Amino acid sequence: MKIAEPTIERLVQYHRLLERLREEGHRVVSSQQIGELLGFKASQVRKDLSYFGEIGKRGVGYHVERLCDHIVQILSSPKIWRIAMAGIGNIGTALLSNQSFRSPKLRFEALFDIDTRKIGSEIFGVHCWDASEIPVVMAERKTEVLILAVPARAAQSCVDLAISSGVLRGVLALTQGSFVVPDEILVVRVDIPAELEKLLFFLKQPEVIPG
Amino acid sequence: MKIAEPTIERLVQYHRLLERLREEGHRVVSSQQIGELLGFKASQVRKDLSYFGEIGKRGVGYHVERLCDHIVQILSSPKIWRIAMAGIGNIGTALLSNQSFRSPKLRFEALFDIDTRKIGSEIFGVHCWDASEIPVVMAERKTEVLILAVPARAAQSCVDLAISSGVLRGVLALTQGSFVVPDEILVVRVDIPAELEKLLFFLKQPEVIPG
DNA sequence: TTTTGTGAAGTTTTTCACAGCG
DNA sequence: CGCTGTGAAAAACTTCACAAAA
Repeated sequence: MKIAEPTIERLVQYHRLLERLREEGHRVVSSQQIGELLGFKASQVRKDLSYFGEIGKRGVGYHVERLCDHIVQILSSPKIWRIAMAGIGNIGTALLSNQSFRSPKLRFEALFDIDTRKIGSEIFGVHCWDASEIPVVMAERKTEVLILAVPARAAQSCVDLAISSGVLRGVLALTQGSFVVPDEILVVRVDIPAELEKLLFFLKQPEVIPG
Repeated sequence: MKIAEPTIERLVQYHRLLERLREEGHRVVSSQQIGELLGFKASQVRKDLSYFGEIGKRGVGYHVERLCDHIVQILSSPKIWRIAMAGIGNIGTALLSNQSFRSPKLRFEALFDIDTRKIGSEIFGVHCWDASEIPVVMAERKTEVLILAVPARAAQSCVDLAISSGVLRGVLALTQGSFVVPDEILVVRVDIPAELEKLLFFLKQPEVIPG
């Protein structure tokens, strides 16, 4: 079945919330409560969860532990993802040190930069190569995923190198630079300055309050 | 007129692209070209731009400089935004050092943390206070915007402090923690680990390739 | 001829409203 | 009775297709 992109995004949020509720000792939770805690409508929560089978109990709600495990099933894949990161600046480093990225499901295989002080060193236990080595090292290590945290003007050339490795399948782009990829490469963009601009735009328009 | 959220997000991208094209000496650009460079359909580009008046020339395209200035008009507000940031860890520091945040339109008025080594110091030229001072300092400095980069479990209490200042209008949330706010507070969330999970979900499903 | 601007059509996503089950 | 699961309706967003302008 076809699952919508926004649903998957919310599923990650449900997962986090359920882990918290589990730790706090909650046994059951209603779609109403989930919605209030995360800022979604209860009907939205129910619709999202219903895509994956009947998991709740009518008249009662959802069993926290069961639902949590169920969502893990949906989101996780059996394989361990081999990941490369290009651009080990402030943002790259911040991510590497982030708890969420230290998961057994993710294996950082290689870092790339053009700063000679970083090249050859180990950063958070991962070796850093010169960016020109991207095709060889990514191919060797079969890293299907690239996290791109390079300056805007380096984005396209970096992606081109990664594509030429022949193993790239997805890119998480934290760079502000735009770039073109073949259709079969999946790209997810995260653009923090753009999100701030969006927030400020809607703040200056007192009448327009989106979703 | 009502402008959609996705349109504003793309407007920021158009703006960046146009600045690049301007620097590179391009005089005109078509919706087709913009679309190819940013990965949108040409009709999408035209529709977005048409919301703000007839700015292109039929048979020719858009005058790069004129369009760029026009978009700046739409996005920018006459005021300078007073911004506070809570949680001066790796991500917070990465943002403060980011070029996009060093704009004359943005004024970082205050930083907040609970680390005694940071409290009382100046970080990138901005004073850091103890998080308990959020209500007083934000009120004093009339900071309408809060960038929230604290650990998940501190998110709600931090936001509550900011709301109690009485001046908060919008939050850019980089934290993974969820929190509840009154309707009149605008929240934009950026969740990098969630975006990575989404990417991996769609990568494991070879048949489902979203938008 | 080329490319915009835009109603109308199409698609996706959210919300409603209520049947159905515990 | 309370809360889920879900078709159907509504809203939001994107794409089409073509008239109109340069």
